[in-house]
Amino acid sequence: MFGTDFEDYCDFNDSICSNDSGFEKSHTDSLATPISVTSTPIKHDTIDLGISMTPNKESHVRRKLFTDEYTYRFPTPVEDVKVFEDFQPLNNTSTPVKLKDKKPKDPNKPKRKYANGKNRVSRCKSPTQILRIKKNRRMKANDRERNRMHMLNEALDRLRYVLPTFPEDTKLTKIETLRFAHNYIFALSQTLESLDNINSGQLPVEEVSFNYEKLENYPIAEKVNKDAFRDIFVPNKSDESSGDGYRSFQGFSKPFANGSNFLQTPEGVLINVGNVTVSVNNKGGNCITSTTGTGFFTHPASFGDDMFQKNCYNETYTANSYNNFDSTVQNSIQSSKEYFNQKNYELFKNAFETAKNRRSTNTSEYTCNYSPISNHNYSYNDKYNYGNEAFYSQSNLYYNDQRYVGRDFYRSPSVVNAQT
DNA sequence: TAGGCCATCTGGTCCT
DNA sequence: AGGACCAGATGGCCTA
Repeated sequence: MFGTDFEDYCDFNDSICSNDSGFEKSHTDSLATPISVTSTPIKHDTIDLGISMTPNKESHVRRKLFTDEYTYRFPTPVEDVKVFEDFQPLNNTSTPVKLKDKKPKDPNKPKRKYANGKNRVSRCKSPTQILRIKKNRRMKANDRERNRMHMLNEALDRLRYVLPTFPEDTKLTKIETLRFAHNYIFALSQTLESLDNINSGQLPVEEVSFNYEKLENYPIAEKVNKDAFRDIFVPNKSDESSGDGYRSFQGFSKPFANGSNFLQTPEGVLINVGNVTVSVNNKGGNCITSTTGTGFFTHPASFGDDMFQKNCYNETYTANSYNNFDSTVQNSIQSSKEYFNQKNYELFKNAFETAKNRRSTNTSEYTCNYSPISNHNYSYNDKYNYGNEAFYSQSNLYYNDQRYVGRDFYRSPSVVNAQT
């Protein structure tokens, strides 16, 4: 089969005949690489031997992260930083694992002596042998490097996994993933901070909204500093509704085909804001799509049967649910024109919490996550008491993770469905 | 077809 | 010596 001698692939004394001789596929696609990611044939000699260490690449459309065939479920919940730190990739690399319980050397054991009086016989190696040794070392190094990059890609997939993107979105590239993650974390933290300012009275809730003109100047794929974010989220009150039910937008940079940044469709409107497209659906759904990801807020009426959840939205939203708010807050909640308010804060927070909790639950729990909404009137003060996921189903805001419909996930955990 | 993205190979460097 | 890490080179795949 090999058409050559065993020694061609085995050093004389060393470990090249060990686990990582190069014949074994060291990286099994065990984690976030459900299908082969290999696009380049491996060059070393295993190809010649008819052995490919890398599976054939299946047709894979880039930027399709959560495709139907992508049914892999991450086995290791990333519950918190500690857990994530504890995560160890499967030991399928070529790197030999050092045993912790190393046998202590017996001091009484005599050292081995060789014929010439030295501790070890130095054997002459022919140029051919040296070549083979070098070749094997190179193969081992390649194998390690491959594994290293695979683990790096797995980490990136884990990162994509917690970012809010739709399955129909194209898969984020590596650099997009990192940039998006940076801004996503920043946005979430700033959202929390803004709400704290609202609660403490430092910031009137009616003055908290997006300044889209400023947002234009800070593309979401780029780094946004804290001051810039505050500019966006805490504008002055000059940005008022146009009176036609839609907020007034100006200064957009990426016009639609009609030359405008504002596009009326039978289902609603689309607005371009720099790298971000905001769609407002007549039925109440709002979708924010950027070049690096999508956040989705939609009305239950806009859901299709394929989401198995129509009948979950049978409770009418009432501002009364926020019975601990003062009238100003309640008014703002009822205002569909408010983009950043208590309710949206809840969306962000619950999306975040849901994502976290999803990761810490097992598969079976994903199959039944559409519990009916109760009439529980929770107070705002309850919002930090999220002890478990069941709490969400008692909220008059309904959150779920569409990725976990059935046995396979379809949606990213931070995609939020909410009554609006 | 050009360009972007990616996986892999490769040699160098640093560290144990 | 060998492993980890890095960056450059290369070639394949995909899309506009």
